[in-house]
Amino acid sequence: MARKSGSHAGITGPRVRDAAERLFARHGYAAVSMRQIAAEVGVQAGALYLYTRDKQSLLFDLMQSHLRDLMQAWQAVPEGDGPAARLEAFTRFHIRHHLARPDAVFIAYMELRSLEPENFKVIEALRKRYEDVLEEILRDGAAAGVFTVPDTKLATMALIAMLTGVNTWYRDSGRLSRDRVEDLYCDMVRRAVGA
Amino acid sequence: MARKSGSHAGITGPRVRDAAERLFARHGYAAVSMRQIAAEVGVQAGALYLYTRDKQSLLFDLMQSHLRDLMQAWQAVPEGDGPAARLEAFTRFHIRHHLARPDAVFIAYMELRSLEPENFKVIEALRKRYEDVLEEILRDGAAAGVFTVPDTKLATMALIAMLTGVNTWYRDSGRLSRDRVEDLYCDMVRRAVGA
DNA sequence: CTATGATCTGAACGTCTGTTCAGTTAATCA
DNA sequence: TGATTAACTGAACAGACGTTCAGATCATAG
Repeated sequence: MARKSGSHAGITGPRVRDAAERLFARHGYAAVSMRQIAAEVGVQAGALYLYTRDKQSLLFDLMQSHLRDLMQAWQAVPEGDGPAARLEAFTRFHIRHHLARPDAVFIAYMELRSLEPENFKVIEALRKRYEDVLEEILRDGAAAGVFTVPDTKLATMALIAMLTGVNTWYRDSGRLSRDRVEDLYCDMVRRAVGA
Repeated sequence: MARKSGSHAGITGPRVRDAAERLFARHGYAAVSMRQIAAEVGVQAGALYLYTRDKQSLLFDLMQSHLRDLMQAWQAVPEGDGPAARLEAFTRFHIRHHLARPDAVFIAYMELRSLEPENFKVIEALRKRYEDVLEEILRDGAAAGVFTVPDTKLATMALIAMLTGVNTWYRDSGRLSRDRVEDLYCDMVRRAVGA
């Protein structure tokens, strides 16, 4: 059979990643077959193996690059002045970044159990590093007497869960704009830490 | 082949549900086969069909009875006096109930996408009813001037996400007791709504 | 002691799975 | 023009999937 068009421009690799991300997020890793991903790209299943070693690597690479992007993007955010400003910056960054990449976020949170043990360790460590960012802000704020957090670790987990939850309900077609959502979460976070 | 013991006491049904709940929570619905569930129960795969119509019904029944239990258990909680007391009662109830049934909770939140459309509608409606409980408490509190919540719906989603998140990190072997966790979350929730 | 009915086995079904690979196609380079 | 190489197909592999069912097994009732 002839190919549809003559373009051999080499954009198939990214298209495989995009299709996998979309399908994994929608249906779950285990429920998506390599043939479904291939069909989404417009290619036969065998061709996928030019771009990935196997299905597991596809998942792992998606999660790893998502978490690396997340850390890198955070480090590009100008450091705030004092714990309160840094907490607000983190809150806004987290919501903005998560709303912009809902599929990648969904996968990173839901498909940990689909990772083989070795891969799991890598991803878990990256996740931990991101949570440490918030924990450090809270610890500094508590030490400075700016925040009231009886337990820093618990507060970290509680706030991360609250913020990440925005992805479960926010829709662009909804009632609130992204900026408004950011503002409202900032209010709640500030009050939750007693600042 | 002979059976292991002569007991025909009829406890296989519940054991199928338990095994399915455990395995679905651990590996995900799509990743678990009927043969794995059967092996966990100590039976051949065909025997499962004496207790469930098919795999999908197994998932649906687990989710439905979990959510029904949740609503029923909440209705058994004595109604608090005023919005602040009701919010504390809800917070404590939610955490206690969720920590007691981590597998069922995990499934109810993670496997919505594994439900066929018709089943999804039913489960989604039950979930909505539970969220409405919290939303009503917040609305009443805001109306009475006891809470400061600029947006009731957003606050509902934010608090539910925060509270449910406890299941992702809490371990019995950990640093904090369940009661202590309850207390700390209550503090954060109270402050988050400005009470 | 036989009959009944519930419980379960073991094999079978058609289909789908991830992955490999020899061969085809088309663009690129000398 | 001919050789090279990257991109891709289509078929094949062995095994797993959900589900069905005739027949075996066994506690109990009559």
